[in-house]
Amino acid sequence: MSSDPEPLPDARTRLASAALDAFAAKGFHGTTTRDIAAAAGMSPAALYVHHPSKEALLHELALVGHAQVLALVEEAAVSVPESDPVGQLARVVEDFVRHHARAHLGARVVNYELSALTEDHLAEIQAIRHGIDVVVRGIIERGVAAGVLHTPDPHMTTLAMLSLGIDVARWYREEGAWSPDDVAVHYRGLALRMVGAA
Amino acid sequence: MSSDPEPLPDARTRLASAALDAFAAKGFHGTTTRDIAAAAGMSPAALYVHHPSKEALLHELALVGHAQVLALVEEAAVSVPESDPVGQLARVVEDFVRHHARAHLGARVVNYELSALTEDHLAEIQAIRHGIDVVVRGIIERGVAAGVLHTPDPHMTTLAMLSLGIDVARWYREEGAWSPDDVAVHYRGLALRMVGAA
DNA sequence: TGATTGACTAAGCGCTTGCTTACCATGGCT
DNA sequence: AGCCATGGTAAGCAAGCGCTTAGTCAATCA
Repeated sequence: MSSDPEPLPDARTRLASAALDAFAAKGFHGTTTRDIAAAAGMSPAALYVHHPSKEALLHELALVGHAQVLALVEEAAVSVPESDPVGQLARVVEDFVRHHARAHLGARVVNYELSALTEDHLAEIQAIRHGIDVVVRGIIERGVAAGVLHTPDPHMTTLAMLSLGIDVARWYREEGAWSPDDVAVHYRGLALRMVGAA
Repeated sequence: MSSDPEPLPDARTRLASAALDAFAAKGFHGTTTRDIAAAAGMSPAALYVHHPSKEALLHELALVGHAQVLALVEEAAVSVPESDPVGQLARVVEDFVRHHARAHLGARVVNYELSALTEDHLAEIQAIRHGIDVVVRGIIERGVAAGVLHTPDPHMTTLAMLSLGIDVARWYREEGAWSPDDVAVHYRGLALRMVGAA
């Protein structure tokens, strides 16, 4: 008897990461259960020992991925005092962008395959996305109120800032010249200038 | 006998726009030839009278869509004198963003379904994308040389600027509070501040 | 007028899909 | 020893896939 209430055996993880790679490369509908099973070194039927359906696998990936990003954003925000919105924003953007470069395959699935989810599962994910938006918008709005950030529309600027980070997952390549840190640092500068805080 | 060397009958256009809507909503692999034909009001076989394959349909949409964007960017660039890189950049970003909001369904297909193309067709599209990048990077590099734009890495900044516009196609909704013009104008401001030109 | 052409459809072919069934091997518990 | 839970497989089912075939029909042309 393990102390883990929900044991995550190796095969389950292997299936999930095989699915992540395949979904990122060919999309949810372009990936077959046979692709996933083969990449995890199992027969197609083994997938159903661990996950009830292909969609459930996507849902789990999306849920974990979004939860990670929300946690990352919240941690970045509280790691800098609330009295320093510029510092908070710098930290959030840097960490957000670094994550989307470093984990670009996962981030791709998480951001571009949502339309394959069931209505219920999609709604669950949207709620987490809203949470991320709230944290970032809060920082920007407090910065504007304090006179250290400047934008005519904090709502749209928040969207643009997150958008900039998310899209890194689309274009980032490991073989390229830039490390995740390179991109994160550069984007932090862009973001700060966008709100007149550089 | 028409003067048109290649007559584009109505049905062909209807199929293309039905495909565009379907690909944008459910992705290339999530869309069936029966979906497309039904939306165009025809039998599945009629699709093959006008297009040799489902992939060829995607290729045509991608080609036309990319050509439009390249033309739009080039026209925006030459509509402002070369001696004014700030004005050129403002105009390019504004037009680029407006297009990605206004034609967000088409832009979605054009940017997010490329992996479903054959190798040859993809290479053709990448060449056009490179052309777009060259125009925008040229403006930024000349602006930096002239001392009116500022960025430590014109290459990455160009990428970020295009990325910002492209991602509009992912999140833009007609039902939202913002018109394509609203987004275009706001993003123009963000872009100029990103390169210290506001 | 009769032949030809071009757009279209009903039917369906061969294959692949997501998922299920029936079964098997192993290892820990009583 | 006997049992059964766990995690796996081989085989295959029903449905759906991209695409083809064979043929219809209206407009065009010699």
